[in-house]
Amino acid sequence: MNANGTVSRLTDHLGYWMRMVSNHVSFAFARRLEGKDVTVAEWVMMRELHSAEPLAPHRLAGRMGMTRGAISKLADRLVAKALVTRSDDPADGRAHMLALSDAGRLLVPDLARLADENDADAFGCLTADERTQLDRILRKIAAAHGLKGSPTS
Amino acid sequence: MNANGTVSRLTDHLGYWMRMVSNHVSFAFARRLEGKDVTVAEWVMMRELHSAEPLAPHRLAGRMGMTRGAISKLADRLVAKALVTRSDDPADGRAHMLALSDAGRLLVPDLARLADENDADAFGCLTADERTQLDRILRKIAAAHGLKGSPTS
DNA sequence: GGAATATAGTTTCCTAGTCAACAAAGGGAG
DNA sequence: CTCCCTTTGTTGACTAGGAAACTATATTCC
Repeated sequence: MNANGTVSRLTDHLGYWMRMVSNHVSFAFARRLEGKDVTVAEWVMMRELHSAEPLAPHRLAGRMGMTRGAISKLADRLVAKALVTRSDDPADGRAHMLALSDAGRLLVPDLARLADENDADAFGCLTADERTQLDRILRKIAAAHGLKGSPTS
Repeated sequence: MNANGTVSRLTDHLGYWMRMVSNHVSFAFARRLEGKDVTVAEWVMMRELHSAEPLAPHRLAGRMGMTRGAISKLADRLVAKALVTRSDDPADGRAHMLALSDAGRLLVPDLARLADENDADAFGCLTADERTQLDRILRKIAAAHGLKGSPTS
């Protein structure tokens, strides 16, 4: 209830608009990626590997905000597509190492361009100043809540 | 690739921060709703019914940005919880009418309060001015892309 | 060194969606 | 009226992910 004793409207909440816009952006990006036969989660994993390779699955789980189980299956799919390689960690009998394959490494700049285009398309309606404001505010919220992973959904 | 010929960073994209913050807010709200044995999607359907009752499933599908199949199953769950009623539309042999049950109608203000609290908690780190800015910018993006549904995930 | 504990990855079961096929009912053209 | 196409809701097959149990390996503590 709000101060008037009436139930607050759904659209009164910033969370409502966040979800709507975020969903739109993610969905639009997913559509772009379709042509490359890659999902958003797959892209995020490839992008993480691109910056820090090789990486253990449990580290990816932390960075991507997913469970180890999900990472295991996601890696399965990327290995099946020959975009990622999985090998044993010589230093730890339990651990694996995930890395981009040559094909995967070759694909990353392609996908990064799609990500750039998607961002430009989604936020192109804003002025440069508004984009700066939005960026600052989002980072402030993320910092206030200690967010650090890169969520995929 | 960006102007330097390097692959743009994941965190360069506004979409990245949008997703991270939006996910956090939705997840926090889901946790709050757990105690009431209601999911976010269930809440959104109840909230829609609260403002326009009775409503046909296919209309809810439009408003909530979900398929008719998903609405069908979601309604099943809410009917099973006795929060929503499903009846035949006397004017159209194909159509149904969904409405809140008495228990459902009683629960809405409760859940609305949780939504208010969640929003306050998620965006309380911002100044009043920043909240206004964020609201304005999000609505501008939504308008620019013709978004009107109320996404649930 | 050996036992208890912790960690890494996989697997199974579950949930909540999509998509596509479907049956039932409506509506228009002839 | 009848045929044809559309619309409505449901269902079944499938997907991606979470939770928890499980196996194998490390590590720690005595």
